[in-house]
Amino acid sequence: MPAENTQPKYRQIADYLRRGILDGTFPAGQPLPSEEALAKQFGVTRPTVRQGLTELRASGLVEAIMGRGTFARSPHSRPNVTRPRGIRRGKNGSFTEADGIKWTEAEEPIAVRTDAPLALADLLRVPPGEPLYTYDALQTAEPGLRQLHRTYVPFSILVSTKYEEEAPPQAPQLYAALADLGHELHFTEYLRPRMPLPDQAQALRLPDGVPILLILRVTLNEHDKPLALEEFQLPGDDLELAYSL
Amino acid sequence: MPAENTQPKYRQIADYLRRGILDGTFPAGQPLPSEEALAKQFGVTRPTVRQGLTELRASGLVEAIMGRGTFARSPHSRPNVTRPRGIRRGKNGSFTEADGIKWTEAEEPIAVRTDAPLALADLLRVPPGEPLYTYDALQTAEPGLRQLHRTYVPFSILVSTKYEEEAPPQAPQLYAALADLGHELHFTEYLRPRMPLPDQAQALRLPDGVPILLILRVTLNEHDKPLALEEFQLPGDDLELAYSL
DNA sequence: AAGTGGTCTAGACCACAAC
DNA sequence: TTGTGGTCTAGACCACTTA
Repeated sequence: MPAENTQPKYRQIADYLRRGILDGTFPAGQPLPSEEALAKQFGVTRPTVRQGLTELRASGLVEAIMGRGTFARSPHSRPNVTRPRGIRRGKNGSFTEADGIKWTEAEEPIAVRTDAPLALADLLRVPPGEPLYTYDALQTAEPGLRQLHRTYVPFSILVSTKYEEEAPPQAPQLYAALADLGHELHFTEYLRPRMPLPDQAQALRLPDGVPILLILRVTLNEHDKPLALEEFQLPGDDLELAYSL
Repeated sequence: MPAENTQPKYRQIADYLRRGILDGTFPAGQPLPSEEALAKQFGVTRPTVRQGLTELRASGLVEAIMGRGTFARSPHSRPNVTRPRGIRRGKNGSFTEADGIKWTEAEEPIAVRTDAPLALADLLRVPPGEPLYTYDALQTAEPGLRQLHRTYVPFSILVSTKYEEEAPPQAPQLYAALADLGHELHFTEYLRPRMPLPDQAQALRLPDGVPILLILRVTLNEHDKPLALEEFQLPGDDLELAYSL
């Protein structure tokens, strides 16, 4: 007697399509059968088919395009871009990113003063609520790269420096500015994946089912005192990071 | 005249609940109103409410528990565990992970010989199809940590060594074994986020909407020749990685 | 027993894209 | 005009949890 198939119908449909996508029956970029066709093929109604497709969409295996069809994606191949993470110091005291990407601001960045939330206060080793200089940017670069970049500098770091009145520059010039204040810099990055909120998905132009990579970079001086914190939100598709150990 | 609300109803419901979760109206761990209650509140039918909840589940903001309710999650707080990435060399030639975690195998690991797929052949700088010694493990550690760990070593690296007959050990003993063969080791890690496949989600006990962090660690010798490759799949919640630049 | 989420039907009408 | 996916109704019945 064969094992009973207790799987719900929508999951059987999802499994069938997932297998087809992974084994090449439905190649990346090609349309899947229409919802109507699948409903007929499996003897179910369209909402049931759509429930299966919703599952595939949430896992990034499939992208539905209004009026055109549902297309297989290829979230398991190596990405197009590798970004080596690191900071190099030039002879003239300048700092550059190891990946050499030239970013431009997609929109007018927003500079404000915020109060340190708990999670950031922890990393910056300042009391919660401490005022932070905050700089918020949506950056773009060729070919089609995007990232959200937020910079936090505690006012206590800037006090009795020329940046008490004048806004400090954005990284990497920020590093040179901090070095000019007499600090020896080093950096630690904390990272984790996360699903985007709707506004983040929109800003980064992410389809459904694509996670983001959240990076918190802390700039420290020679006494391991945190001087600044940057938050990067990177699209999880089409991109990988490289670190040397 | 107010701007017309063109948002679909299910998205209005999702937005209402998301706002509530992010601003603390629905605290993490607490149940949301039942689907029935939301349907009544918004004047829609249950399938419409469920469509909104499905969206929140896919983004990891909410977890439904059968028979009990739908509960808010807190995917935006700092995780419980920080794993510093790095490899330290002991005086006696041993290697240890910087995070100091002691892993145990949750199931009997599987050792097989596979042919290098394109993506791995690229990183190992061997021809596609080259035979690889492969070791597949599901590892656990206190408190409740889990990771998938796969090790690949090209047979061409092992030829005319004692590991031609005998299986090479798993990392970190693998590194000592490679060092014993006369190599000076260094390491590069490539990483990206991804949504799990169903079997991965099950092995790592991930709820819906939680991405995984995929790490490819390449072990290289002093001539930058790749010797081995490890693939780590880590749960994206409750964990962050730390790298020093 | 009552309340919760899970699955499914059988439609309807709409918005968008391609021909 | 036709075919596609997007939204929504108004139910039904089931499986699971808690009391």
